[in-house]
Amino acid sequence: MGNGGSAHHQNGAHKRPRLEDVAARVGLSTASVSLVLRGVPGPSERTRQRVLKAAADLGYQVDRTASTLASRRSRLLGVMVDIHRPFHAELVEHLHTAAEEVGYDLVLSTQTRTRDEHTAVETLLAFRSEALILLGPTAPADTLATLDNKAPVIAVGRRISDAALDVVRTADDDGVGQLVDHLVGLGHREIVYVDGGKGVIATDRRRGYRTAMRRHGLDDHIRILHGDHTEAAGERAARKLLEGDSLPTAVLTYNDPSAIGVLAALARAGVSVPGEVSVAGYDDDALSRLSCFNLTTVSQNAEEQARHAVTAAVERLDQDRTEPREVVLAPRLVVRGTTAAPA
Amino acid sequence: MGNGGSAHHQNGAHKRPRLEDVAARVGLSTASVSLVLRGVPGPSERTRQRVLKAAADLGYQVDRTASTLASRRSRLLGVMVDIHRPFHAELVEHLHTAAEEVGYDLVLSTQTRTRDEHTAVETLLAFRSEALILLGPTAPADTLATLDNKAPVIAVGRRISDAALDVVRTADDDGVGQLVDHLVGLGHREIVYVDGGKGVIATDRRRGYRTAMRRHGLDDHIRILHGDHTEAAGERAARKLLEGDSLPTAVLTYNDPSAIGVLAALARAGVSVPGEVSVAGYDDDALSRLSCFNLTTVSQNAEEQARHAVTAAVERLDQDRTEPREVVLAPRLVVRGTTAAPA
DNA sequence: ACCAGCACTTAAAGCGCTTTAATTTGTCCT
DNA sequence: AGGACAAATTAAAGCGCTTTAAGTGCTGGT
Repeated sequence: MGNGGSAHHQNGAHKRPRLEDVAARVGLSTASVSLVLRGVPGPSERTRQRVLKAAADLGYQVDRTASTLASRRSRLLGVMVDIHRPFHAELVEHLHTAAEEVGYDLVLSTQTRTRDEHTAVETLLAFRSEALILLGPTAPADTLATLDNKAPVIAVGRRISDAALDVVRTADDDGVGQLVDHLVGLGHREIVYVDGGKGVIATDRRRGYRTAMRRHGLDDHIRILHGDHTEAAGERAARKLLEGDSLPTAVLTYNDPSAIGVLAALARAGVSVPGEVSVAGYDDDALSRLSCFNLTTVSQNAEEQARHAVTAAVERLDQDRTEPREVVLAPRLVVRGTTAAPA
Repeated sequence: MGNGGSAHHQNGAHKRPRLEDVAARVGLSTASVSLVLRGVPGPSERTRQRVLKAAADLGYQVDRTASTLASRRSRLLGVMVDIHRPFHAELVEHLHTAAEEVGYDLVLSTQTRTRDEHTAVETLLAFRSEALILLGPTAPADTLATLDNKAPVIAVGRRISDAALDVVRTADDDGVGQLVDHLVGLGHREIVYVDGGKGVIATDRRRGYRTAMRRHGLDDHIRILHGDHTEAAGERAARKLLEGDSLPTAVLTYNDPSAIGVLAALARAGVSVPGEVSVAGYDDDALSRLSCFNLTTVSQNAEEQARHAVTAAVERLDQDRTEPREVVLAPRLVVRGTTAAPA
């Protein structure tokens, strides 16, 4: 009971100023003030100045909810991220700048261990996002396709079999291929690959390894060890190699953590890297840059992916594009200290 | 020119259904439908069922912008994060669950290298956040105090000198103290500290080191090396130690990356850890858990901090609390493999 | 029969803004 | 002075929802 509202601002704080307050202050209509504040041509220079001043004086800030409702446009791109993944952080950073350049804002929603993709996306829609940029979605293609009916979906970082969606990703097979080329160029022939399990991405990378090995006529040296996306998997794989009678001259892994597991196991066994064995990962995690690892790896080029994602969204929203587009970028080899010519 | 709007949904997609569409479908007013959908008591059970079914059939989803406007309540907590910091990721995860329990939603806004705190906070306010939960804010106390006039501010993870704000943080001095106690308990006396530079947090940790050393009567062994928050700083500090005539038996650092720098430098010099020297970090980063480091460190207890932050916000918003409150939690020692009794 | 009282339901007034059509003001020409 | 035309301004109608006061039917008591 008691009084009506229960939301109180505090200290001497007043209600937030509205357009009407600004208008009253300069003796104009809310329409004019709205025009000025949005930079729409029309109002005279004098009016413009006075309105801007009044708005600043009052600390006026537009209420997004109201303008969204009135204009039927939120100019909002909904971004689903997994906040635990460092690479997503980088993408978000670039998405922000790319979106700003084209006059859109971002609203972020994260999936976590206790909050699934579905919930995250619902939140984005509740905010009236005009398009959905999904970073590393794991939902099946048809679920994504259904979503696309509510708002254009741009899937980033993952291949989507045959749904009519926009996709922005890097060529994972090519990335592993570049690593193989790099190693072969250094003189390696016995190059093993530690797998990443069963996922679209893992499949592509594995294929990239196979293809590249064949291209170099190293069919007989193709050797794939079981693994997944963890450091532990790398360690297991390395132990298996150490048990064998002879070590390969190079080890490629599905991702950086796995490579670090390999590195750790080799170090414990007293095997020098890159002296005796070269090692490379994938993703260019912050991890791989640590000087104690200094891992050769492949970078996914966050900035370019972010730009393409935003462009795709804008084309859908403002340029009537309706046919889905897939943008496949070339990853970039990052040579650091864990690869060298074989002994 | 052309047709009016430029925002097009695609495929066979229709306009998103409104409350009115649901109402029409069951032959009721929008008022009743709104009541049912919000779980307000009143509507009959029969009505309830029919409305729920109709809403589900149409795929109706409430439009937050409209309900916020109409109800004058967004039930939104604005969270400013630095998306690059893994610890923030953990906090966000727990903030989500804590907020959900009390019927609030979260809107995230990140600061990045190219997007400052101010921008991030403006975004949160534009969404009409009712309270602002700022993770690791760096703005000066009076800036935060001003902000607090617009919406209650809860600063997380940082001590704020004497502004009238809510603060939730862990006792950094106590954390380092726990590490010193742990080491002294193992028999160490020569414990050096690698500093974190000039920041509120670094100051607290340094003080914690000094105080704890004195408490153990080790005033003469207090030794603080210059450093910052990076791995490189740890390496530099360790090299300095290696140049001296005798190594200390233990090294404490401002944070985990710095500790990893120390570890790397010691490893290169052939010094065994924890055999010859014990090392410990601070923050319990994902890094420190990697088996190749297995670093003893201090955990900040993300879950508890998140809960307190949400509670503080709710007290301000729904329970008329106006006096600021500071919640200081005890950090938790995490003993792993880099500390042991001295040789 | 009549009305009190209850359980439901709804009409209507906004929320703070945008947008369109209409109005006012100002300028320049004849 | 009068009118045509452009420039500047604004009235008013929503956007999709919530909320309050006002209904509408019932039931049952008398």
